Amino acid sequence: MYALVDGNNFYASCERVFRPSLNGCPIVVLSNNDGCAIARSNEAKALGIAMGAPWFKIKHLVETSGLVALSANFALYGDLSDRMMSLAAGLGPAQEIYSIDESFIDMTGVQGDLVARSHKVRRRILQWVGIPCGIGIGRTKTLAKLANYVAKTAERKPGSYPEHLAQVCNLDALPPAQLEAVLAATAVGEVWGVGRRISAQLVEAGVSTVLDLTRLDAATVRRRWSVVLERTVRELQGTACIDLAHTPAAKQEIACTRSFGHAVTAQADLAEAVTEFASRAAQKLRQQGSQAAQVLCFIRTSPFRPEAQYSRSISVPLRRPSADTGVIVAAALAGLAAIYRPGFQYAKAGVMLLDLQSDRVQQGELMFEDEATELQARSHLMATLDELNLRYGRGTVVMASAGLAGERRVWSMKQERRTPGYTTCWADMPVARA
DNA sequence: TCTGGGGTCCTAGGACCC
DNA sequence: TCTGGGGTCCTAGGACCC
Repeated sequence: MYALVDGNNFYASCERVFRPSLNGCPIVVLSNNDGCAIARSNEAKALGIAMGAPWFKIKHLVETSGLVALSANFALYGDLSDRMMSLAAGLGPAQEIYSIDESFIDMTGVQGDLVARSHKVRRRILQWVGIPCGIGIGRTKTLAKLANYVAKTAERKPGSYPEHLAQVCNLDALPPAQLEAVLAATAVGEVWGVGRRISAQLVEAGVSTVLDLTRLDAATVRRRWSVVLERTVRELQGTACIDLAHTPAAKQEIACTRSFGHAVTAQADLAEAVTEFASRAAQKLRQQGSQAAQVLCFIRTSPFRPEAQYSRSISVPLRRPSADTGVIVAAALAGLAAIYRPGFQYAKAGVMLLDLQSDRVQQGELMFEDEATELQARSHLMATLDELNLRYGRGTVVMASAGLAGERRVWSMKQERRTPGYTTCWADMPVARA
């Protein structure tokens, strides 16, 4: 038995924790560069704001409907997420943190009333962290996801599902007739693993509800669609095909990419951005104990703009797998020099690290002694770099090609509505007054 | 003026091997 | 009339997730 605990409208709820005056207000949280809406409170959803709606298209709602828009504050969300996760873990013996706002809990062997236990944990998260969440329970991860959807929807849209399924829903505890009614009332596109494309194909084939999908023959689904969808169908039928991931797997690729606050044309400015992205990526790489054998660098103009378009990427193989910021930045800059063309309005760039492997595995090679010594020294240098940036804050020690701190960089991100780092920055600590 | 960032898995097809 | 059989590795592209 699995439970899925999922924070409601997570980013929007995080913003409300320290600004209770936002309760009841329509809120959206904006992506980097204040580009588009990536989280919406229920009130904002009710205004008809779609996920991913461009900010300039919904801006007018500030005047007409009291919409509040905030720049994404990922330091805050990450910290509140950690707190929520540690409480959610109390539901059962094992937890998989699936995303910033969701975790699966293995409830195998948990005695007693699972629904009552879930309500208790839910109340605790609400009281101790301030985040409302929904909890879904089912025999497989896909069913737990579905139950979670029912729990949230029953709360948000009264009348959509039986009232007692709001907030916490255990599909496994429903009498067969009630379960069928719930499955029949849910669109097939709400199933975990069924996206827009497959959903359209299923509806076309007359499979429009979750009940219809559950009743399909798994082998037929495999033949007509894919092994991926077959797994989904089997999971809906109660056969677990997707295990709980007990330990987070090391990433196979690490990326750092950003859209710019303003269009960039000069190679020097792109080089600053690419240096920063490569440095961040290298740091993430060291954090998970990996080395990269290839560095990919890309630049592109904005597909939304009418000007001439240009988009290119290049993959630069490294002499030997490395996690050295200097080596990775140099490769990324060499890549940039190879693909850069003047005369374009660049909107985005990025660095990806590929062919990752553990840093504890070293390919043996013949090497001069001073070269080996140098590699050793560089590795210590990287450890020191990470330590300094951890202790004194990100960006304390950087590669010089990233540009000088304090100078306004033309490419830096736009974040005009950012809330304080209430729980992650001493200077931003909230003050309570009597 | 203005449209995010970071991932995973699966399949098909080509190149190549014996 | 009519060109084997069996396999691996790599890449691009599609689909999905939050």
